Amino acid sequence: MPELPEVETIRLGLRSHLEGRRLEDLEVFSARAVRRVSDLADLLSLAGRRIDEVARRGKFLWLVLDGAPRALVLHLGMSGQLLVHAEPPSDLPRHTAVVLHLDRGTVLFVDQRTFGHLDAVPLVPTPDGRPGGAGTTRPVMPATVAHIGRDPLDPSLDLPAVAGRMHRTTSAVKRVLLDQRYVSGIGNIYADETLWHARVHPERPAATLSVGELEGLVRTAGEVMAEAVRVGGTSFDALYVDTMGQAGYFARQLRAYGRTGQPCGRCGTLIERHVIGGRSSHLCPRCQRSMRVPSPITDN
DNA sequence: CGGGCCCTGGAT
DNA sequence: ATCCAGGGCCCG
Repeated sequence: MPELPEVETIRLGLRSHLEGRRLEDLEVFSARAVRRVSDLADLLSLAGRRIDEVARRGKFLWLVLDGAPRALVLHLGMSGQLLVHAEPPSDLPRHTAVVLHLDRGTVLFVDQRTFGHLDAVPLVPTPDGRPGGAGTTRPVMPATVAHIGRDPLDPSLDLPAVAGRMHRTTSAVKRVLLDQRYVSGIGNIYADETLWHARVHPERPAATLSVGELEGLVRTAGEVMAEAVRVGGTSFDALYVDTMGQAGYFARQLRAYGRTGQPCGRCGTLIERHVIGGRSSHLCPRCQRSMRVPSPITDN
């Protein structure tokens, strides 16, 4: 469920509670949550290390541990939560998958739909020698994150190069925005929001947009997601909450996602829901009829 | 490349 | 009973 703004909100919460703390112990309750770990011993061997950094690229989080060759990678999937408690709770919430015991405090990984996971992953160099993501100064990233691109909020993102690669695919532009290999962090909500702001139809082949237009689209995605981070992400039910269990406020600023049948904020035409590639897309059939050059988020 | 699948639970 | 949900991977 969480996209970049929700994961970033969680990262900021984790950072304030975890950096400098020691990971005393891990308790694993769900085999699925660690299914990618080739050796459970690798994960358990992280116990005892100090947490130096809480890093993120796209929707992936990782903890950089003092002197450890592996990072603790966390992905929340569709429904994962990371909840920080001062003391271990006397009874664990339903779907608690993993508990991290710190020298001060406890982190619960709770995951109803079990698409999330934790993993102990070796750190590998970034090809461009720049920091691996938000929250780290080191030019490394977990090997399992290396296949995804930098995200729109990453100052090291090579925007012209990414837009150039997007321009070389005939796939629908929404699918390209969702493809984490180009630019990471965008999910179904923010893809729909980005396309609404840019007035681009989701099924338009990416190759029919110019490189400059695609750059504008990625910039727009960054603007929308930065604003969402500012207000703590999007919550429409209890599933997305920050590390303190609090909801975010971006739902009230959504212009397309989940607004089927409600008037477009620009032209009043009713927002439609289309099923594209098995997932729903929300769009204004008038504003997003054809191509218009991406406009700033302030254009409404 | 699109399509199906991995899950649980809430809404209709 | 059926559909839907914020992700990602693997398949053909």
